[in-house]
Amino acid sequence: MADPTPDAKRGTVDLAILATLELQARYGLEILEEVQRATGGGLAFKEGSLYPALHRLVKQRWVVSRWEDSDAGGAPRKYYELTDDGRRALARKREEWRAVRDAMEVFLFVGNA
Amino acid sequence: MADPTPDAKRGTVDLAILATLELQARYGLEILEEVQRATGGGLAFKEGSLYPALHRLVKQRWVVSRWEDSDAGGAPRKYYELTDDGRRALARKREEWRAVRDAMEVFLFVGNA
DNA sequence: CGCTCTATATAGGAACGCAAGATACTTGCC
DNA sequence: GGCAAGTATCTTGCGTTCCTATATAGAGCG
Repeated sequence: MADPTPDAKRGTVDLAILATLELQARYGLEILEEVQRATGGGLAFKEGSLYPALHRLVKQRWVVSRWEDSDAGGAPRKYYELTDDGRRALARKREEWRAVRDAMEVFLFVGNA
Repeated sequence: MADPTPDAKRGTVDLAILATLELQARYGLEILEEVQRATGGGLAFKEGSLYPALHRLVKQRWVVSRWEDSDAGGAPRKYYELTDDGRRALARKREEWRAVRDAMEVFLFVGNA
């Protein structure tokens, strides 16, 4: 049981991944670093969440992947890139998140429910 | 498949329930109505999500329940009430949500990732 | 009694996120 | 060559959440 995932974090992975791929293709671990950097450590997830999520996104054709050799020496990297469908999905998920965020605001202050 | 639950909605149920119980005890269906009213329909969930969630909360001793006859005639109602632990959990979950919300803000605007 | 409204409850299934471990390629050093 | 260390992808097994659909039951009414 140890340290269960905070409920609030649920459902944030796909949007975070898609957003980090918006301006450039990235490989797996690079996405993790980028999410951590962009949120100042406020959001972070691990490989065990990342790779299943990426495979999900590929299956839905929101991203495509290609192998590429590492610049810096080391294991080859698999770069992930947004498709047009992926960009549409990203826009949709942004709106979804905005709507939920706005609705939840009501519950953040004492007595507003 | 039809209309899958938006990812963004995940993890919002417990906080919504706890918040609606903050100022007064309520019974099951009343909680649903209250969540819908408070969010202007922006958040809503069904009995199949509500009752398992309530039982979870009881098990954690964040709420307690008691039966009461219906005023309006009809089936008896089970009222749920926050415990002190429940109030602490509510405060904690509010902070969790705030932190995730703030972190996710980064991903809502083009190029901010 | 049968019907409807209100209300609580559960079973079954799908999806998510995590910890832990498995696999594999590259470099550097002996 | 052999071997460890570093980088990177991927899989397995588990627990949790949420939903659809269904079951159960009391109260009032004709």
